[in-house]
Amino acid sequence: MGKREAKDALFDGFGDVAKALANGRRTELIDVLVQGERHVEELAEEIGHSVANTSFHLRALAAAGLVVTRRDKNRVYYRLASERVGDLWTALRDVAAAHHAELDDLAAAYLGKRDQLDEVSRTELTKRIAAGDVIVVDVRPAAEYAAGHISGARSIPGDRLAKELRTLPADIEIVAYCRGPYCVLADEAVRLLRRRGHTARRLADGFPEWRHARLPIETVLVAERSR
Amino acid sequence: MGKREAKDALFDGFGDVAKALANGRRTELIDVLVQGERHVEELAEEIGHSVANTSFHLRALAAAGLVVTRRDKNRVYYRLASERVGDLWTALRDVAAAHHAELDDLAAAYLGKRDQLDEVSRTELTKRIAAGDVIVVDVRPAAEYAAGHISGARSIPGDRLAKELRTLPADIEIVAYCRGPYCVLADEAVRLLRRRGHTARRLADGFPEWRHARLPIETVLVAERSR
DNA sequence: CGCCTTTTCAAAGAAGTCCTTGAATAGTTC
DNA sequence: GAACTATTCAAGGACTTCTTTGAAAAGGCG
Repeated sequence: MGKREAKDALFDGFGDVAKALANGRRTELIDVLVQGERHVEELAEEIGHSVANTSFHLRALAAAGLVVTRRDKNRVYYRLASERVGDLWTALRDVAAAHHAELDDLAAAYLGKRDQLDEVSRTELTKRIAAGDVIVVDVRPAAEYAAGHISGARSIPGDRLAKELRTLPADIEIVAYCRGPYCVLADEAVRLLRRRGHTARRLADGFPEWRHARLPIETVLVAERSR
Repeated sequence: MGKREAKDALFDGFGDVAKALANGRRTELIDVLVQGERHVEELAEEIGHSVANTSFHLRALAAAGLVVTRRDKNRVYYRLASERVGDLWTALRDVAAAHHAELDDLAAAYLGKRDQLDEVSRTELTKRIAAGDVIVVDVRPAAEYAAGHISGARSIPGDRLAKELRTLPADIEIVAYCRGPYCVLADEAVRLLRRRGHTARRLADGFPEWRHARLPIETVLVAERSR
């Protein structure tokens, strides 16, 4: 093989990995998998497509080395191949957001209008937690909270928030967080809390970014999960 | 627009940015542009394709917001839209290398066999520079050296190395570096230096990684360049 | 074993990508 | 303005991608 052919093949290889991310359904899948492993049917539900098509896209991601599988009974669980894949996803998302103003409009259409003032940065939240004058609420599904969450956060999945509202004190600010900057759960929680008279804001991004910044996290004990 | 449509459109947008990188010729272009801006004809030469096809790929990168242009006389210069794009490229390259063993074989076919022992890490080089027992040689073209290089490095473009060999002391180790881990220039320089009796190794990656790590760099004065 | 659930595969049509060729455009220089 | 240079555009044909549909495979459970 000549040098030119070898170089072309090498860079084609890099291109093939990008090709795995070059589809909206596959970026949605990666965005879900950053939160932890899922089986095919759950993922199909998340992206709103058939199981067959979801499996097709997952095979493409696996062929590119971005995800790996684990079988448990007759379910197949997919997860990211490594933390690096999450970093790649973050880099892609940030470049897209930085250079495409129109994505902000799409995000607004999906997430609803989001006031900059409603957001708390990671650094601000770190200080507020240290000062102890804030309640941090994780509004993701319980399984994601169990797999890892911000230290000291309380788990109240979005669909249970209305019921558990009265267990939250009215005189302390509440900060809600979820899967990341393009996740609606925290926005919905903040809107509900405000309607009920609470002071509430959302964390600007989500748990994966918090973990990536090496800020304090906790995991629910494995012993508790496997029971 | 419904929520599902808006979410799909948003993630399609992320996918479109990945699509811009989903081609071997375009990844080669990005890899060159990380070193600094180039005009179309130079880029066509680098990737070994026609000017028309190179222009076609550059338009695709520009449409995705990854590169921007500048006109000077009747040349059009392309450069990365921001440093973030370089980070995205690095993340993609690293994920591909981490999860695809066969890329190592392709890299070996392109670069020639590279012994792990021949490489110096950034941290090791930093120490050796501080100790002053090493000569650092930048073997990239002069224009790239001028645009930015490792502090204290000497510029000897690959094609001039043979001539300038005798100006290098024989009793001090030489560390050569170039564009990055997938660049042949430093490998070729090390092989030549060793054949002539020098002790020589290459920096494991290249200048962009050094800069990204915020290690000391220098630029040739603008006044000198514009003369 | 037979039947169930879950996942993967295969075929097919519509749509999109890549490279080549040749022409059009934009800007410079004389 | 004419001649020139550098870049972009348009049309084409070979090839690949995406989704749907229906069937096949792999493993668990009564």
